[in-house]
Amino acid sequence: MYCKCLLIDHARQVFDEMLERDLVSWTSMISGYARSGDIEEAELLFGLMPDRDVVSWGAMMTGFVQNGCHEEALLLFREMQMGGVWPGEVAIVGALSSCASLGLRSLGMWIHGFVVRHDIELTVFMGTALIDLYGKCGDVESAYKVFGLMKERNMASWNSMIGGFAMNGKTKEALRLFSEMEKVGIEINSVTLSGVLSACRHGGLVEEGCYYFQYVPREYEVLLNVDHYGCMVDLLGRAGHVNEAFELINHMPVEPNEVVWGALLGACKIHGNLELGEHVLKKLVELDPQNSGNYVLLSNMYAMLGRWYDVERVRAVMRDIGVEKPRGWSSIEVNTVVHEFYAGDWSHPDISKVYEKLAELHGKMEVLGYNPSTGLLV
DNA sequence: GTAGGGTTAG
Repeated sequence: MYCKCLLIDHARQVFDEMLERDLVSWTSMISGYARSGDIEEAELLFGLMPDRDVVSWGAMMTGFVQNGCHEEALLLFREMQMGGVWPGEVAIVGALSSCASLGLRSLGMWIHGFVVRHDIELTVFMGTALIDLYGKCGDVESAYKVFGLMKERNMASWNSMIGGFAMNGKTKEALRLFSEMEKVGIEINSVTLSGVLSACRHGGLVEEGCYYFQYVPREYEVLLNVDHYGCMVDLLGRAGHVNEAFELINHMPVEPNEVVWGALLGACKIHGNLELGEHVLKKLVELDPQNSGNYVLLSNMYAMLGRWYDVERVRAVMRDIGVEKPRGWSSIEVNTVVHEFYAGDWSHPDISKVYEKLAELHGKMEVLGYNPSTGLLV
């Protein structure tokens, strides 16, 4: 990143000293800033450039999309439309990608209609963007229709289709498509594996998930990343293999992130594993000290175990670090009530009684729910 | 002879 910034600064120097700046140099700068994450500077230059063509509009669109500025991307697309600028394929692909990210199925469908009305060829990029759009918007039938219509498909098209099936609960279809991908001889990468594991997770297929988790990296030289591990931890944990999930984290070659620990925490909640839950929450607090939610959960857990000294300790840490409490009624506040209510009583409180008392005090329970089978406040 | 823009996981 640091290196990238130096390079773009140097390019800017050269650009500023140039006597003749043509479309290509303007567009290169815009794209360079966008790629280095400085979307404001990219936008500024786009506003300043004297002429624009289909490539510079496309570069600006892509810049917005790749920096997660989807509303801005769609506004730019609208601007093109209003200004009578013919959208090139790149701008269309960008607009579709933004629709997918925002879940705007109808706008995406309008753009699809535009493509069809104007006989614009369904290229690999456009087809893939449409598959992604329909998949993310829950219309997996349309996604598969587009997949079938494409004359040419690449790895991304197959990956999008597998991902679309996976996220819509079509586990078998996702796995079938993966086998077909293997049979046809399309290259398989880490995104493919993410789709396959996500399908297994959605369908609760523990054995199959474990199989692909081992088979795909061995067979195709795919490197396992933290997302793959997160998926497996979730899959194992939900199915009740909480200790196996923990073991997997302990043997990760990469540092587990908050997604991985979060998946294990979810499993601890579902299966009532308090000891491990405490350990996981400590890790989460370490990883993300500003996230109040983790403190709240940790405090909750201590409160449930009657460890009031620890409840107080967590609150003190929150005060010291200056963690902002979420708006409204936090579980920390609830715990204060619990604490006061049970002050001096060192026996484990009957949590359902506490729940009743709180409901009485506050009229309603906004934040907490009580799961009698695990004894957890959620 | 040509230059600058692209889709997929989470």
